[in-house]
Amino acid sequence: MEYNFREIEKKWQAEWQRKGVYKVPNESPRPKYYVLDMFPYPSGAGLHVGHPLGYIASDIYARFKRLKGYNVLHPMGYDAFGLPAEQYAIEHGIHPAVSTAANIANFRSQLDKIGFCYDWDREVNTSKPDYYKWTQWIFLQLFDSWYNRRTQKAERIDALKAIFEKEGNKQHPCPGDAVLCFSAADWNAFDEKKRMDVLMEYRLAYCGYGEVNWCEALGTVLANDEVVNGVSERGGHPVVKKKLRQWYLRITEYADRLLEGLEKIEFSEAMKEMQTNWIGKSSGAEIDFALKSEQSVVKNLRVYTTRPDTIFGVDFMVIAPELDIVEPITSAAQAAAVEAYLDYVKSRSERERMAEKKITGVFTGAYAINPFNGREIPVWISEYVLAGYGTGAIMAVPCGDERDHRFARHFSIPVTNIIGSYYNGEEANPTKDAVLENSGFLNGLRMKDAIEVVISKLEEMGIGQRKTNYKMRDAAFSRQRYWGEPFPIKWINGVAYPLDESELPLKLPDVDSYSPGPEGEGPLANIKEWTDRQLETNTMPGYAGSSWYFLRYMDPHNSKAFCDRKVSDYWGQVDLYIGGTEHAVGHLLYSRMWTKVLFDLGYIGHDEPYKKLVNQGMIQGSSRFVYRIRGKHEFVSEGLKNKYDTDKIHVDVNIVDGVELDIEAFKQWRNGEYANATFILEDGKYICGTEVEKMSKSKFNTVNPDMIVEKFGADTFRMYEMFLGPVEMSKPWDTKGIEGVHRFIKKFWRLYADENKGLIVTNEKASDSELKVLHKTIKKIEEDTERFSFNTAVSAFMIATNELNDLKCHKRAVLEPLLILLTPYAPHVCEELWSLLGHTDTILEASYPVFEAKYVIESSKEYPISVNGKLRTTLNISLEVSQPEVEKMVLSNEVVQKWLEGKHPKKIIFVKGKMINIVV
RNA sequence: GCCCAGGUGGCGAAAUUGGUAGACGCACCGUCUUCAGGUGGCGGCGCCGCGAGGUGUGCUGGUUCGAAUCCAGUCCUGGGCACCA
Repeated sequence: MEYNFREIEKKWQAEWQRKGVYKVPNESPRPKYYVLDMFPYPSGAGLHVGHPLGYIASDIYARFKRLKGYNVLHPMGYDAFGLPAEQYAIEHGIHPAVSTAANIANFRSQLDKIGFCYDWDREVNTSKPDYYKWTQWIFLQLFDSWYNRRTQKAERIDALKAIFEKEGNKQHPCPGDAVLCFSAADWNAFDEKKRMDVLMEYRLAYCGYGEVNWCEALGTVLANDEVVNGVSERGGHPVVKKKLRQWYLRITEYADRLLEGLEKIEFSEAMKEMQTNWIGKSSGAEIDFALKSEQSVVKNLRVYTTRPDTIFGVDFMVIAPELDIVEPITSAAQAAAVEAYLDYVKSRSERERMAEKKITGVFTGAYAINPFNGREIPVWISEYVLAGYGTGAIMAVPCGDERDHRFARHFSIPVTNIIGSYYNGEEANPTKDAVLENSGFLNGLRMKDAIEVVISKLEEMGIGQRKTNYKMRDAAFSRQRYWGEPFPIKWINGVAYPLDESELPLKLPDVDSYSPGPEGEGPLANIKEWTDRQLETNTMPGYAGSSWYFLRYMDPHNSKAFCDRKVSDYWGQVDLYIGGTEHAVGHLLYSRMWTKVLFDLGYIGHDEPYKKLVNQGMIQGSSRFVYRIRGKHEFVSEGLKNKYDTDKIHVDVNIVDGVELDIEAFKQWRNGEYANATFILEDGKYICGTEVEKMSKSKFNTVNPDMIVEKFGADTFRMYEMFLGPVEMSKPWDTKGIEGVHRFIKKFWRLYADENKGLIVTNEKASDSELKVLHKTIKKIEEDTERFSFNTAVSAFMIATNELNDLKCHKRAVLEPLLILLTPYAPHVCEELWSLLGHTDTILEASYPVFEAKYVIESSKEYPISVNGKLRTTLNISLEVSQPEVEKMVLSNEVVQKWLEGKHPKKIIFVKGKMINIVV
């Protein structure tokens, strides 16, 4: 009886499906556990061996929890809306729904081969109307809500209207337009349009004009997290700032709660920090400086600072060039210079601005007055001050701020020192510990203490107040694209009205052309029937559907609600979420916000979607290179390449064995492009160069899991991916080492079955040493699985197998529990052996108290004894073993004291049960 | 520049609380089974040394009976943020 993995895996995958063993009920007496993978975007490239890493880890954990008696929700689906499918449609004229469906079918067949325990009845697809109906519905809830800062939660727009009717907006300053202020009488006098415009400034999903990241090549707007180094994350196209009508999510209102929420969820410190930095909370003060300018139209300059304590060290002011007040404050003498500078700023792309941080700027001719000593402070403009943060203006304190210092140096502005010896005249010192000098009423105060003093004084004088700022901006929520959820919004006389719930889903219409519509509008603007209905022509961004999919899995077929409240109360939070770090400031922030809104509105009972997040590392590709002699059709082996002038060419890793090139395969590669190539070998072999890079088709370093599964089986593949190293770590794929894991499974199989004799498991009573192996392994596997140390768990299986092999143990009493233990890791082979052992239920249905086992033996052993770390002698000591590895030595004080000639031991240390050290 | 994580054999790595460093696997070497290849079995395998022995977790110090692990400094690698006042 051989280990025929191909047959076994096919058979059991079919059997599991036939029996529906992965179906999960929404009601159960068992405790619940929710294990979730970040669902994939079904790209045309299919899966490579890097993709399933997290899926395998979550699958092992889900199966493990199931074995331990939990009702485990472990679903999978597709994040199916998105740019690549649309780009493909533009290029090939194929409807995105068609190419997406094909990609999904391909993904599914690849996933199925690996033997995951997903409940496929719960599959979601964000591009299906019965799914995006609810994405649209949630959007309408966002549209119909505002954030009440007093109660710190989202509330209905109707409640806000009622407040306005009674008292205007005094109690609820407008988040969208800080200066908007009206009384009840004003409100009641507003016409319909004005009222709707005002409400728009409060809505959690709102439409407004704003500077957006416009990508010409993609013809759409991108969110901040989709722009990397001034180019688009997808495709690397240039991105410019543009003012456009856009939809936004008012995520900034949730900044504090998103920050506080981090404290009660298990994310890695790195992940929490990324989110914290992205939110970028800082506290300080806004200060109004009186302004002295020729035209004196603008009387005040409001700046934001985190360091009001340095106010006596202000040597100049800087305002962002984009600010409206630049023109009115500019003096006649400086007008030309200012205009030239504004032209220069406009000419610079976002990219250039980021790439070369030149010190530039120009004096406006205006002066601000320091309220405490009446000093006249020159006002400059410079691009290093951002219009979008704070007030777009700063007070510059060169002795305490590095950027201000460089600026002062560059333009020869004299520096006032307010921190004495803390400032060396060479570089700024941002300390808060210095005792202030040259600082009027603050002299002699420590800077950190002065902050409060200044703010109180400013407030008293009515020229400043405490202020908190965030780096995070509201999230751009519209895309000028076709392949996304249409907004359930219609425009009547320039006012956005929500569609009625009964009109959902608003289905995405078919189009003839996927090219953009007029004036930065999406393809939907080209459809007459659509524009006739006055429907919004933008669509939602990729992260809309993924912001709530974890809820839909709970109740995927519900046509009455996005998810029944009873069901979401049962499943609650995702207990374990596995995925990459790349979504740190996108999906993981948006989905947290949506969850909080749904919680505030009473649709769900928890306000954080994920209890614990594990970030799996990336599996990198290990690229192989051949060296072609320039101008010839001849290739030289790696060790000899320096003797020639060569070009380094990527070669398919799949035709290289380790580093040795399969020359015949190479000749046939790429339709025989190199059929006539000649080779300069070393020791009769062609050796390739290697490099670790990102796994990608263009680098020919992708390894297809189908191929690995075909050659070694899914069980080997699963275990090998885990064996590579810790789940969280990035590591290069190396097919070579898989042999070791494959050997292990074959060896494991041979404990149960012999090639000629068939099943060789006996019903004999297990010996002490055999039981010790078993129980040691149970403990180790349980601990390792629980702490996601899957690589050491695999090692523990190998050790157990080797030890049982040495003991020639073929006893059911040992092998049957071991089988259960291995099931999460290698389900197919375990299922087959389980059935060979005569079980009629599947191993997944079996309940087996394997983790409750205990075992006690007693024995005695010779132990080395050392005193103060120095080896002295050996002693025969009796020991007790209860539970594997927990070895208690019986070593009485009298014995030791006698042996130490009456001295009392300070401490007796047992070193891994193998040595005893006595400290005196 | 700032923040975070990490540096252990030829390679992937282990060491859960400070306790025999290198488990487990790959590669390699020897050996047995075999006509042969593959499979499988046995043994070896940090470095220096024939050996006894010495030495060893990026580097320099420190704490400790005892440090890969804790502390200070330093170098390197990976990741994140980057004019956020």
